[in-house]
Amino acid sequence: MTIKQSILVTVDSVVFTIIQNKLHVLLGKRDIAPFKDMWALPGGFVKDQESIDDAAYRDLAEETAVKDIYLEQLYTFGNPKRDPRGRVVTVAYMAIVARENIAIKAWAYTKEVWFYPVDKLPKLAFDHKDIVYYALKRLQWKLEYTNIAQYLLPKEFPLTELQHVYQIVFAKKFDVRNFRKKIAQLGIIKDTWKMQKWQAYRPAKLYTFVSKKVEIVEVL
Amino acid sequence: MTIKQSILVTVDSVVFTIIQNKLHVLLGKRDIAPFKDMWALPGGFVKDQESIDDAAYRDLAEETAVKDIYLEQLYTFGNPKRDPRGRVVTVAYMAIVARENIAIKAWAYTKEVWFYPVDKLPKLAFDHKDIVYYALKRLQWKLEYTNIAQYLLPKEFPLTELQHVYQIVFAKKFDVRNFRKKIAQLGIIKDTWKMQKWQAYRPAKLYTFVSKKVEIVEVL
DNA sequence: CTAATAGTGTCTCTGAGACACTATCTA
DNA sequence: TAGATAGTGTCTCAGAGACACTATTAG
Repeated sequence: MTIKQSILVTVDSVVFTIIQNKLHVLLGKRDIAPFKDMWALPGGFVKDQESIDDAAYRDLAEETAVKDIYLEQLYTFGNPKRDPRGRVVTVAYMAIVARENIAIKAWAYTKEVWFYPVDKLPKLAFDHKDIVYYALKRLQWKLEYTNIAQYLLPKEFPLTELQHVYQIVFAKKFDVRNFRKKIAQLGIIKDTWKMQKWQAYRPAKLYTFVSKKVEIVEVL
Repeated sequence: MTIKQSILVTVDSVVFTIIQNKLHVLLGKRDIAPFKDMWALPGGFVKDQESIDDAAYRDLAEETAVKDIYLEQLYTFGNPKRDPRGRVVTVAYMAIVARENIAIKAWAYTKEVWFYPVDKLPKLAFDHKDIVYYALKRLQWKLEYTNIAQYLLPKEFPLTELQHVYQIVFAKKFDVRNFRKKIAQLGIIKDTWKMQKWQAYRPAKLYTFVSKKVEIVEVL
């Protein structure tokens, strides 16, 4: 091909998890220019031979020790001025993972890596603030219409925990009875016949998701 | 930057319109390799200085004479083997336009340009079949949840026409009374107090959309 | 008055949401 | 038995969907 084009392609991921009943996003502090010392989403350049999805997975695997993560492409941001170094188009991803399934490694271009509460993010590099906002909307949509909440929970969990997930992501409360009624009739989770054991109060039944595959189901 | 990367970025658009009560997609026959003589979506390379959205608009404007078109980014396809010439990532767009607002020009890399019915597409180049499928899903979703149908209709139209649009896109019939009831209570269209004139039967009232802005509204 | 399409109302059933008490466990 | 959380049922109201006839025009 004789096309002249100077565009670089990166991936950036908005990794959501729940810590202490708050929704958090994974960020790293940049230790090189541009935006040195500012916080940014984990990401990196796509390699010539790998698919974009693979690049997103690889990048997260380089920066964290992670398993059972859900990853989906969000949107491609391609404003010519979004990177002061030159033309960089970024394919943004949204990722969802249970806190217990991710550990932070050292990160190539940054010193510090941290989960930040979404409602108290620091100032972000590039257009990453827009990307996080976009990702949050998608996360809410996915919780509303699919069984994806399982990626924010351990395999077996009490119903109360599931409700907490919804309340945290949507930042509002749901009625206990209506919530349980709705979930039950959807048939997306099933009883494990196990119980919580250690509490100083009535132990809850444990449930598990019927299908690990992400399916369209109207939850709320 | 010292990054070595050999990835080219293109845009491809799935342009929908309705012709003779059928949903059609704009295609062009390629007159250069690869996939010479096969049909493909209109598209082209993104220029270094323009945003991706701009590239999609420009490309359509080069290939057609068009006004009042709706364009939205769909998904980015980046399988390393999707283009036999080398690594090409394409940002796919979905476009919606009323037949009267688009005319076909000569097309740079192809001889023939044509609208094809979505249910009778020829074999397509690259992964364009996947892209059309994805775009169709998005089109249906948008009709279901927004007032976007206006882009498939003239400014003033009878309610029957609006219903036809829905029936064509979803390939199923809706009850006349329920459909009109639903649309009326949504308040997305208003009476123009004009009437059709030329028919050999009872003339219909003409309506128009209240807001040109695409808004989230549960239509179906 | 015929042909052709526009336009209109009611009933049933399902599902969403509001709402308060009892059950079970530990210490 | 006190403290803490788990778990459960009913009523009301709104909206979806099924369904058939009358209205208006041109020729």
